[in-house]
Amino acid sequence: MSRKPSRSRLRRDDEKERRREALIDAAEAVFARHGFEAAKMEDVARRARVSRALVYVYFKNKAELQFAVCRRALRVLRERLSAAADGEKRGYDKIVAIGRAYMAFASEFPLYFAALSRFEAHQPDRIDAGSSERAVLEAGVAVHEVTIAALTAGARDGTIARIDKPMLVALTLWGYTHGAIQIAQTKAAFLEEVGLSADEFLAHAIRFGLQGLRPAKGAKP
Amino acid sequence: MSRKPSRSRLRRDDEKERRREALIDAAEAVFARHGFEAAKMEDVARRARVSRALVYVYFKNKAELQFAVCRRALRVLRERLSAAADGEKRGYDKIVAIGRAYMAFASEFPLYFAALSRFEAHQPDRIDAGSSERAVLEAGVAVHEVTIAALTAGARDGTIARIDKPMLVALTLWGYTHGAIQIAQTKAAFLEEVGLSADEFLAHAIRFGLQGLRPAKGAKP
DNA sequence: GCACTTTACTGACATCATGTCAATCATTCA
DNA sequence: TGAATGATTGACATGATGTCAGTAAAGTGC
Repeated sequence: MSRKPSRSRLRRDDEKERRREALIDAAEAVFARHGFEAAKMEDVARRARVSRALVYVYFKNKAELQFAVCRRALRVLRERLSAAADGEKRGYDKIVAIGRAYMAFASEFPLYFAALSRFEAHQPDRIDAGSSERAVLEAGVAVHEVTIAALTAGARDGTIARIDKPMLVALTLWGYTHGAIQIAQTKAAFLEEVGLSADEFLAHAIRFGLQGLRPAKGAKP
Repeated sequence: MSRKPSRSRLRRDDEKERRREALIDAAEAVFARHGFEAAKMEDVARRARVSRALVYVYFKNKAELQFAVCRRALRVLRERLSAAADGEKRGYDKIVAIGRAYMAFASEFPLYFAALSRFEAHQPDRIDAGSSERAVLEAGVAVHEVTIAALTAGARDGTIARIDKPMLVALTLWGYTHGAIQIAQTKAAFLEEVGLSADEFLAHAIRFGLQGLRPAKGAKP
C-alpha cells in the first residue's frame, strides 16, 4: 500500500543525500590532514559547518564514516581500472594496465588508498547483511569483476593461461598489488635509505608479479 | 668517567626489564582479546596487576606498546623464516619454504600478523633515529636479510635467476606474501562466500608468485 | 494566512580513556 | 639509622565520544 512519494519528500531526500556527501567530503579532508586515528568528529563537523551531533545523525560513528570513504574509493578505483582495461586489446595487456592503474590510483588518491589499507587490515568479527561494511565488500567485488573480465578475455585470446577459478587469481593479483603499493607508499622513506625509489620498486613488482599468467609455450588459444 | 655499575643496580635493571616484558605480555593478551583500537591501557595495567600510571612509565603511549609487540613479532618471524630456509638445500626451495613459513607464522600468531599489518599500513610522518618505530624497521630489515640470503644462495646454485638488487626482490616478495596472507586472514569469511578456502587461496598465491624467480632456460649457474 | 505534524538540527550532559604529577612506598647505601 | 634514590600510585585535568531532550524549520491540510 505504498503511496507515491510527494514532490517535497523527494526534494528533501535529495538534500539529505547532498548533506551526506558533504559530510563525507569533510571527513576526507580531515582524514587526509590528520590521519584516521587522530581525526576528530568535531573537526569533520566544523568543516561541514554543522554541529557535531548532526554528524552522528548521518553516521553512527567514525568507523561508518570511514566505510563511506572506502565505498567512494572503490567506486573511483573501479572506474579507473575499467578505463585502463578498455584501453587495451589483449587480455594480458589489460591486466598489466590494471596493475599500473591501481598504482596510479594510489598515488593520485593517497587517502583513498590508505582507507582501503585500513579496511584490508581490519578484522571484522561479524559482517551483518545490509551493514555498511558489507556494502564496502560488495563494492570490492565490483572491482574484482573488472580483473576477472580481463582474465577471461586473456584466456580467450590466448595471452593468458587458462584459469579455472578466475576469482582466485583476481584476488591473488589484488593482494599482491595492494601489498606492493602499500610498501612503496608507507615505506617510501625507508626505500630511499636502502637505495631504491618507490617507482622502481613498483615497476619491478608489476613485471615480477605477472609471470604466473603466461600461457605455456605452444598452448592453443 | 663512567664507574662500574653496582651489583644491585644491575639486578634492578634486570627486574625492570622483566616488568617491561610482563607489560608487553599483558598488552598482547589484551590486544588479542579486544583488538588494538578497543584495547584500553587500563586493561593492560589490570592484567599486569599494576597501576595504569606505571604503564606510562614504561611506554609513552599505546603506540609504543604496539611497536614493542611488533618487534617481538619480527623476532619470532625471523627465527621461523631462518629455520625454514635452513631446512632446504637449494635456493629456490628456501624461498618457497620462507613463503610457507610466513603463512604458518600468520596462522600460528594471528596477533603478531595483525600487528605487522597495522605497522605496514601506518604512514609515519617522521621516523627519528633511536625511536621505537625505527627499531621496528630495523627488525624488519633483519627479516629481509633471511630472504636475501636465500636469493643469493639460489643465484649461486642456479635455481634462481641472477638478481642485481636482492633487496628489491626481497621486498617485492614480502609485499606480495603479506598482501596475500592479509586477504586470506581478514577476509576468510568472504572467501568462503565466493567458494574459496583460505588455504587453497594461499597455496595458489605461493605457486603463482614465484614464477618470476625461475632462471631462463639454459642459463648457466 | 493559520494551526498542526513531521523532520532537521543543536546544546548540554554523562561517560570514559588518556596522559601527567605530586605524593607515597620500598630499597639501597653510607 | 637516616638520607637518598628509584619504583609505584591516586587523583586530576583534559579532551573526545555518543546520547537525548528540546528547539527551529519546513511541509501539510484547511
